[in-house]
Amino acid sequence: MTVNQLISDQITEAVKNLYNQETPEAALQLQATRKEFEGDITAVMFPLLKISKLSPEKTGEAVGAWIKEHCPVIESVNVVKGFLNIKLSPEFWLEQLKNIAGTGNYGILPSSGKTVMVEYSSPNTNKPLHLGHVRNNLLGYSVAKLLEANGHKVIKANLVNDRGIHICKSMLAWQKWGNSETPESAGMKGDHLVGKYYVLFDKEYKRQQNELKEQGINEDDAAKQAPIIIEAQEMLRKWEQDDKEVVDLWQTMNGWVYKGFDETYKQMGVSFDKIYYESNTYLLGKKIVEEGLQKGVFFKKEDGSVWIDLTSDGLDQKLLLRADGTSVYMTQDLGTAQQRFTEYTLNELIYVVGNEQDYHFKVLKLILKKLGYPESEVIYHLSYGMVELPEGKMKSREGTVVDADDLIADMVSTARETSMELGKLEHIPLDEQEQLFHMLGLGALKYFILKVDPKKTMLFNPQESIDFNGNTGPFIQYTHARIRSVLRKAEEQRLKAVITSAPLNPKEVELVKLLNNFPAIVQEAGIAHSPALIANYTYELVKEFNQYYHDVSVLKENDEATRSQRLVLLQQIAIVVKTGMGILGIEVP
RNA sequence: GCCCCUGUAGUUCAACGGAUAGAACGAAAGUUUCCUAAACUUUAAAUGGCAGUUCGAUUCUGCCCGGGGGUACCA
Repeated sequence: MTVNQLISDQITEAVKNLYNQETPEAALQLQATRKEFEGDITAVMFPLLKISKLSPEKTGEAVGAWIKEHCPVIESVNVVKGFLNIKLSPEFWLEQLKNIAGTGNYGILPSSGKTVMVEYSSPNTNKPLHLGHVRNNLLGYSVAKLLEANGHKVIKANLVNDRGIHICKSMLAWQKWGNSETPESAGMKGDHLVGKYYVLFDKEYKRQQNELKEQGINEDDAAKQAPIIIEAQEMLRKWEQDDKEVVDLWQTMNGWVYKGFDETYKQMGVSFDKIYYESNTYLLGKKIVEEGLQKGVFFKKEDGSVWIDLTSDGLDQKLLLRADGTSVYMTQDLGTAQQRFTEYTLNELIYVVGNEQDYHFKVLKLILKKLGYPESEVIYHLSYGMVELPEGKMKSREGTVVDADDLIADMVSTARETSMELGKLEHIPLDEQEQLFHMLGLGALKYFILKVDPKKTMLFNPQESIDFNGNTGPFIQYTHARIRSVLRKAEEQRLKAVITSAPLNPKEVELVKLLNNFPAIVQEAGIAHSPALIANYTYELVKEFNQYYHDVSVLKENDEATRSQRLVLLQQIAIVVKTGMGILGIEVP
């Protein structure tokens, strides 16, 4: 039984006996007692006033006295204004620690029997990944881990955007100016090479548009008439007609990009269970459009384009099929959603996609609902905010994009420099050192991004992200390493780690409270889809540990009962920190 | 224009409608009992504005101001 349940039951009983009434669930408001007051858990009395018909203080005193008398583990109670502070006995907390230590996989919730798909990453194959993708990937992977910790079966999916006009742009540029360059011959990662040609295309496209504008053609027409864009569109048509030459080139260049992406994913430590390619799925939605037309949910305009009118739902009209019969983004998403519902029985389908697409997902869900798919209910758009830089927004045109590979390399080399300066690694072999720098650099990056509430726009300051002090990944990694080091020494000295009946001091009670609360945090974070809760909890635990460890002895503690009990506490802290960081996708040393 | 998100110390982030709004970085002052001082202690410093609901509002509602995003044949 959790602490909250225990106290809730006690208060319900007290109200029943004192006032002969049932307590509504909403009236049971419990919170951790603030540090400046005496107690472990606090019940808010205001909601009970209607039942007690007494002042907040009197109610608190009456309820407090009753539960104190009837519940042996309650050591003391006190009332401050409308707050009933309850202190549980050290023996109770010792019992909790015993339970925690006796639970294998502490913090991992039992199987829920639910299956959840998390779609994330979903890159375009025409340029390398950048900082925005990094937030997406880290968030998606971490949410998947979080849901696994909640006992769900998770399918991590990636829908690769491997077709369309943007792909043809880099292909065309490579044909024109590539001179048969390959990643090997250029000594470049494949995604970077393809990205280079995408930029070259864009340059030439702009030049041609300007030329046309100088001839007095207006902007819109110039964008449509530039010869190079017409050529690219021609290439897309050939691709759709399965033209061998175009398809071969497409396969070759996409192959380069995939290889590059795989490397970046590996560096980031993210992975997928299922990869969908848009080239296989882009036609799927058309049947749904037919179906919608027959049901009268959609309508066709004179030019042949298909629409849905959502004005009665407070939204606009939305295009579903172009006049020339080709599909748009929404068409494909309808198709892939339906395909997934057929393939799997999903309790939840989570799309990790930026908040600039909030409207798109609102519409997607609504359309599926109007078409009569009950599965529309399981769609959840995990919308995250943009990542901004100190100098403002990232703009590819202005060259202010932070490349994912460069960023990772920078983080690792900063970890290397910082560690070298501290000079404590002489005894470690070089390859292990490199592994450690990678772990620390990535830890800093992941923690920096994941500790922020996903829905908020965040500022990424490269300087600050590689800070290894304070509320950062390396600080937590470091603390974990210190705990492990103590435990290792204890083992060398053959010190026992067992629960004894030695009394817990107040700091130890604080730590046990935090440990005790961990499963509830995992559950709450799972419901909110927010790794940030785990990050902040883990930091709090580590900070509390540091304060504790500064004041007490463990290895040098003479009393054997106290010492072996403290070692158990340390073991459990290490386990929870490791589990918490694991949910964030961060390794610990 | 319309729709959505957002506004908290100098800065980056916290706070189920709950008590005196927490941390970290930066600034100022200090600390070697075991562990890797990448630590610990102390000080100064904040809810954009005006109303409303409430016993109680950073949190909910309305308006204003500021920031970001979307807005019908891009994905």
